[in-house]
Amino acid sequence: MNDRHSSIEAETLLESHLGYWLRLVSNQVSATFARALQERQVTVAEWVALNQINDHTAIAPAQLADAMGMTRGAITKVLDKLETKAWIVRVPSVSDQRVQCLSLTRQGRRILPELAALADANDLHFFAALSATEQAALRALLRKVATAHGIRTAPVD
Amino acid sequence: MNDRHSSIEAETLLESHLGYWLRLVSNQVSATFARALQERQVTVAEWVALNQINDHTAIAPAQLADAMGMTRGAITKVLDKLETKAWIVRVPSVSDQRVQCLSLTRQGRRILPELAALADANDLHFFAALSATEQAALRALLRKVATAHGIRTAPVD
DNA sequence: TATTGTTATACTCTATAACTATA
DNA sequence: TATAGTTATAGAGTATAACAATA
Repeated sequence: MNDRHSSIEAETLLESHLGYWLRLVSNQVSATFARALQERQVTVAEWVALNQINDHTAIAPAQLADAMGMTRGAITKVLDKLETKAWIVRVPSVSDQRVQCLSLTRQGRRILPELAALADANDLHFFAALSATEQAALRALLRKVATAHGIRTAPVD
Repeated sequence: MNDRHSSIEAETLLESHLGYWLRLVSNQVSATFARALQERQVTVAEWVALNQINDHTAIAPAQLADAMGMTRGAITKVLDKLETKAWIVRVPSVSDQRVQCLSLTRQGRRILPELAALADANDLHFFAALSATEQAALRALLRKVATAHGIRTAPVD
């Protein structure tokens, strides 16, 4: 049975697109998380960059830009903010002075789980409406689409 | 079995959040659709507004602003663009001259299905990786989250 | 010359709030 | 006075391209 037209309520042109539902829910979830981060003066871009640096120690800004789907100029500003907060340090590579090795400071490592707790809470809030099985199904479906299209970058918006 | 930790590949802190996967996929799907619209000099906000006006004839800008999760000032600019393209008209309400009744022009009604075709193509491109059953499941899960949280507005980003 | 990262500039989108006109 | 819509202004975030340092 095709869910697309079996509903009793008529579906609008927008609602007929899966991309619409994805954007509708995603934007709400992300916007709420962004507000939670904002209370700590942190942007989503900073949160993602902090994670990438944590996962790939000594990553360079150029690689980070690729990983986040942003330009180098934009990454510079994000790194400036993180450095001002003393959450990261930029150390010139010994093999090539042009390249910087990014790494978390002690403070950066301390703040990461605190911000992760906000992400946990956001997930809990929005997906509590789904059972554990449904959450796993949603995760698997999204992962399948991402894999099929080689989606790896996490554009901030 | 908990999918969250059963994977062989280690999951990063980011990947452990469902919100991350949602944003990852949604941003890619939306960004690709936005580029397709852009080739016709149309923004996502214009596409959504056009649909809302089509679905709710004689809707007023203030209502449209609520429906789209934008301020009235922002809606004015979107309507300016749509009016310049002669896709909509603003007619003062007979009962209250302050209120405007928005409606599509003949050209607006003609362009709508053309833009819908772009949305169809985008959906087809991204969700072809899923079977009809999986697509229906994804739709149902997203709809469930949206309903549980009373998500009705379609913020553009 | 080529590349890394930074900086300068401009652009888009948005919110806030002052403003105009109706009520 | 209050409300609908507009306009003026400012802010955030980004891309582009020129730039300095290093290779």
